[in-house]
Amino acid sequence: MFNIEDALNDIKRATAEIIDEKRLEKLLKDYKENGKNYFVKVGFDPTSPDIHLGHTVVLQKVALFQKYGGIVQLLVGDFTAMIGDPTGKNVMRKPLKKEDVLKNALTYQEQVFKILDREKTIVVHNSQWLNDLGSSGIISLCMNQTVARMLERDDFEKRYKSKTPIAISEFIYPLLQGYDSVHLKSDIELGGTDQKFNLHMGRQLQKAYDIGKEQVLIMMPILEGLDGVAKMSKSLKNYIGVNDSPKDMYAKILSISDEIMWRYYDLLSSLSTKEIEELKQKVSSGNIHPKIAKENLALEITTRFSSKEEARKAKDEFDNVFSKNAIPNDIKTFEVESGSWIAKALVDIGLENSTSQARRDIKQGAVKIDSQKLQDEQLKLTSGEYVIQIGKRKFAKLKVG
RNA sequence: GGUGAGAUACUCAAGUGGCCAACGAGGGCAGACUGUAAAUCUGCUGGUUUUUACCUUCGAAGGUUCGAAUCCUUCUCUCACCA
Repeated sequence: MFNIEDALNDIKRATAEIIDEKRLEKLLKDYKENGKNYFVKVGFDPTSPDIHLGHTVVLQKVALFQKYGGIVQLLVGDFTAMIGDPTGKNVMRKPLKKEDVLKNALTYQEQVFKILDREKTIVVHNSQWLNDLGSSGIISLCMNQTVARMLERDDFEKRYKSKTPIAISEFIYPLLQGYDSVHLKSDIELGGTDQKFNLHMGRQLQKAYDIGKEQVLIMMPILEGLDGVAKMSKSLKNYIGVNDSPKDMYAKILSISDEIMWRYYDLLSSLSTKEIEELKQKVSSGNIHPKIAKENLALEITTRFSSKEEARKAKDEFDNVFSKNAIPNDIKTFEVESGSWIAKALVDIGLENSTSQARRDIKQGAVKIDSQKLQDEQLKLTSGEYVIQIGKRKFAKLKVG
């Protein structure tokens, strides 16, 4: 059996905020002593089909609860997605089509179960009960909150002050999300810090509807991207997608800075807090090279989203290419005509964007043919097979014939 | 609705008739050094094999001029103050 104190430490690690720690402790105790399970709710809006590591921070924490008696309620917001959560964006969001929402939801689940234990998870769709709520149900739900309270929400306040339109339906969104917690009788709900307002709503509504419990709220911070500064996001291109190839994923993780590595450990690793502390100490005392620590992290995460063998393979490949300066095994082959101008050929096979760029790279010595630096930017290719390399990571095999 | 300010490359931001493919900073890419870390130094950062040249670009469309990012006209959008 587990030790409550250790469990609490692991749960609290890297959280941004926990509301009602006392109840949290009680839930754990109740499980340990009486084997009583409890519900952990995590919701997602199936608005975009694929997720990156930033999204998995919350899931990682949710998965931890499954070790300690938590039954996860994986809530697919198929109903609420059609309204659109106003979070972050200062414009009214376009509602999504039903088919897209369902399709996205399926993709999500596939990815989510790489982290969560399927046996201890219940998947629910909120259209199941929200569809039946009806007008009177919605109105009585609305009676629980005031406009002033709604405007406390940072995002709404800003928009109201700046006179950016707020649709009434957007007010309803948090209410519905909160109502989900009433219906599901959740004991704990997790979400990002940006969900603070919505999470609170669930707690308040549970009280208002008198279901006999108020959920514990756990908010997780937003994960920084590869640059270590801005939050991980697709549009900034600093993300690691859970569907990235093992090779890419491994390489991307290894490229993060040493500092941010610990952040990733805290937020993404399945290691216990104790183990991470030990590792930190060994690194700072010089017993373990920081690169080894980073390799282990990269292996752990890559394994999670593919398999042990594939992660291993990614590492070997990486070591080969970058530590020993070898050529990767699985590079693509392209065919070009004999006599082609090198710069043009590089553009044709997609290694460069323009011949101007290719010429610049050649001039700077970034282009290698068969591991030899290319000097002559006017080079015409003669028949044969060559391995072309640009910079450290772009490779191609060229068949000239 | 009224008045004023503005729109320049990935972002910020100089440039107010020719020296402008457009200063500078950030970011990005590449080279050296390394652990594809950080820090540092260096180069590049519109396109085209006419490469000390040519072509396209400074919100959009017209115009003035030998010549326009720069001047004029109209339009579109953004911001600030007032109502």
